[in-house]
Parts: sequence; structure tokens; C-alpha cells
Amino acid sequence: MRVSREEMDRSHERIVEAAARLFREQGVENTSVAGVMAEAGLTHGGFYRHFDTKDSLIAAALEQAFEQVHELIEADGHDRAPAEARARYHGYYLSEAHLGRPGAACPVATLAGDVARAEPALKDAFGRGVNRMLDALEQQHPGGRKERRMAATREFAMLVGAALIARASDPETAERVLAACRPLSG
Amino acid sequence: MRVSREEMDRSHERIVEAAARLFREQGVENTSVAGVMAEAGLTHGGFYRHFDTKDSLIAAALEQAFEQVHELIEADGHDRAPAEARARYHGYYLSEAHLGRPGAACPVATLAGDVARAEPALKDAFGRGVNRMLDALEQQHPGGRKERRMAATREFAMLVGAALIARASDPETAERVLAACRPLSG
DNA sequence: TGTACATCAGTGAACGCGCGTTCACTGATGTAC
DNA sequence: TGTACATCAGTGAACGCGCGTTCACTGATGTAC
Repeated sequence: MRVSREEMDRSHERIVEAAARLFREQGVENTSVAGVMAEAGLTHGGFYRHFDTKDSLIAAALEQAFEQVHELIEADGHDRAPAEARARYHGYYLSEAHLGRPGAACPVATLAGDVARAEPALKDAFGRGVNRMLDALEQQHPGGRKERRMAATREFAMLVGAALIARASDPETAERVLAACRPLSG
Repeated sequence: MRVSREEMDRSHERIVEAAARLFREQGVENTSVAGVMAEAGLTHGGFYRHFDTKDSLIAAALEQAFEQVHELIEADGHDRAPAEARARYHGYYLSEAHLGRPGAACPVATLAGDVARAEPALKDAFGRGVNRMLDALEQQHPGGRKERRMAATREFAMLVGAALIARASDPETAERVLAACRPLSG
């Protein structure tokens, strides 16, 4: 039966949050629309009152995931010295607390593979998310504007690469790669 | 009709090569057994004379892809100073020649996302491949055994991260990230 | 070396399954008077 | 404020499709004599 406008908005949010989590945990292709709806406490038929296609949901979930991690960076860096904020984020990124909870992890480390083969519109959204993250991360680095941005980009790339290699490897290799990437450089 | 043993061996190799290419280009889930067989010049029914399941093919294709890129590193580094070999590989990895041909590219940059959600056996194979690559790459770095290994691991992680971010982003963001990661460090 | 027969690589139709999407329906919500 | 009616969020069955896998079949290959 029909539900109120507020109830529908809550449903919408639950759907996007479930998708943002499940896509990161299981991958986009391994996550069904029905699975997302069930996780949101609904049945699959109602999905199309909220989104035109599964692709629209992917875009919304991607934005949501980037929003989450961006807030996390800003919140943790608030009122902290740049060098300390950087060390904390670096350590967190390669930690079990981060990598062991892929459903809440950085979408770059969890969804890059899926987005790499997606349509341009999704890549635009992904690129925007990456740029927003770098905007926040570059403030953790010293030097002029260009040097900071470059250092932040390089460090972030290393973190993403280490996280991805670790997730795709056996536990021993994973731990060795993570350990090698944990020390701060520069 | 039945074919000779040599013909069958050639078929087997064509199947694995087609899979190693298509999996990297399209992703494992987006590549069908029938598609691989067609690319190998066969029909899908004959697949099960060569492999028990699609999973076995994935494992074989992964090994093949790692073998290819490992040979490439060894061949290019042969009779070259370590620092030069390192600079060449670094530049190649982030080049259009590499990233524009995903079907022949580094499996770490193209398949990590798929393997991250796969069964442990595949992760073991992936980890072995990564270790073999690092065995070759650490020879490009100066210092003691541990320092070399660590430097090679960190540099490789950055290359992989940059490649993945670039493939998942819009062209402008991609180029900016790649440019930031091109200069050698250390 | 030649012959008769068993083997089996490859073919193409068929299977069961899960998926994204559609649709007729329900009944509470929102609105017009 | 109360009533009558249109709207539409959510339900669950059904659809068409592509996929991994199976299977009966074909005929060249390999082998036993």
C-alpha cells in the first residue's frame, strides 16, 4: 500500500545505504537489486518507484560511499596538525579496521575494478569523488599547492594499490605488502 | 570430430590465451565461457574437455597473465642497469601503451578487483604472481635486501593504485593522477 | 603395414537458474470540494 | 473539519535473457592385433 512521503524518503535512504554497503562488500555484479531491497526491508518490485535502472542505483550508491569517507577524513582531521592527520589516515587506511570492513571502506579500494568497466557517467562520478578526497588529503601535506597535491596523490595511490593487492592476495602476502607500505615517506 | 593430441594442446593454449586477454579487458564476470571459446575458434560445448569449471579457467588464465608480464619485466631488464630498468618499467606502467591495452596489461591492475571477492585458491595464485613480480622488481632498487624489497613493494603499490584510479576515472582526472605518479622517488 | 574397433575432441541443442525489469493489484495517503 | 476520490509506494507473480553446465551425437584419431 501507499506510504507517506517521509516514509518513502526513509525507504530511499535505506536502499542507497544498503547498496553502498553491499556493492563494496560483494561487488556490483554480485549484488542483485532484490538483495539490496531485501536488505532495506522491502521487496524487489518496489525498486522502480525509486530508480529507473540498476545503473542509477550504482551512481547513487557511489556518491553516498564517497560522501561517507569524505566526511570521515574531514571529521578526523578537524583540529589536528596536518602531519598528525596524515599519519592517522595512512595508518587507518592499511589497518584491519578499514580493510576488514569493506562495506564501509574507501570506495576507491573496493569499487575501482567495477567502475573501470562501467559507462563514462559513472567514471565521472568516481573522478569527482577522487578529486574531493584529494582536496581533503592535500591539506595534510607540506609545501606549495602543487607539491602538496602531488604528494597527496602519490601517497593515496600507494594506499589504494596496497589495499587492493592485499584484498586479492593470500593473507601472508597481504600482510607483507601492507607492512611495507605502512611507514610514512617524505 | 576428434582431433589429434597436438591439435588439442593448441586448442588448450588458445583458450587460456583468449581467457587471459578477455578477463583483463572485460572482467571475469562479464566474460562468458562461450565468448572465450568463440575467441579461441571453438564452440562452447567443447570447453569441458579442457576444464572442469569456469573457475579452473580463471586460475589458468591468471597464471598465464602473470607469466606474460613477468617475462616482460625480465626481458626488458636484461643487460640493463637496475636504475634504468626501474625507470623504464615505471614509465611504461603508467603509459598509454600499457593502460590502453588492458588485455595485455598487468593482471594486478586489471584483475585485483575480481580476485578480491574470489575463493582462497585464486588469491593464493594471485599472491604467488605478486611475489614473483616483486622478486623481479626488487632487483631494480638499491640498498640491502629488506630495503630493496620494501622500496619495490611501495613503488609497485603506487603504480597499481594510480593505474586503477585512472581506469575508473574520467580522462582528465586519470591524466592528472598518472602525471603526479610518474616522477621517480627516492 | 593393414584392418577393426574403441576413444574422445569438438558440436550444437537443451537444461536450470538467477537476474533486471514489468505489471496488475492493494490499500493508505494526499487532495479537491 | 469532513467526505469522496485520485494517486501511487509497495507487493509478488511473471517475463525474457544470458549464463554455466550437460548431453547425445559425429567422425577423425589412436591402438590392438
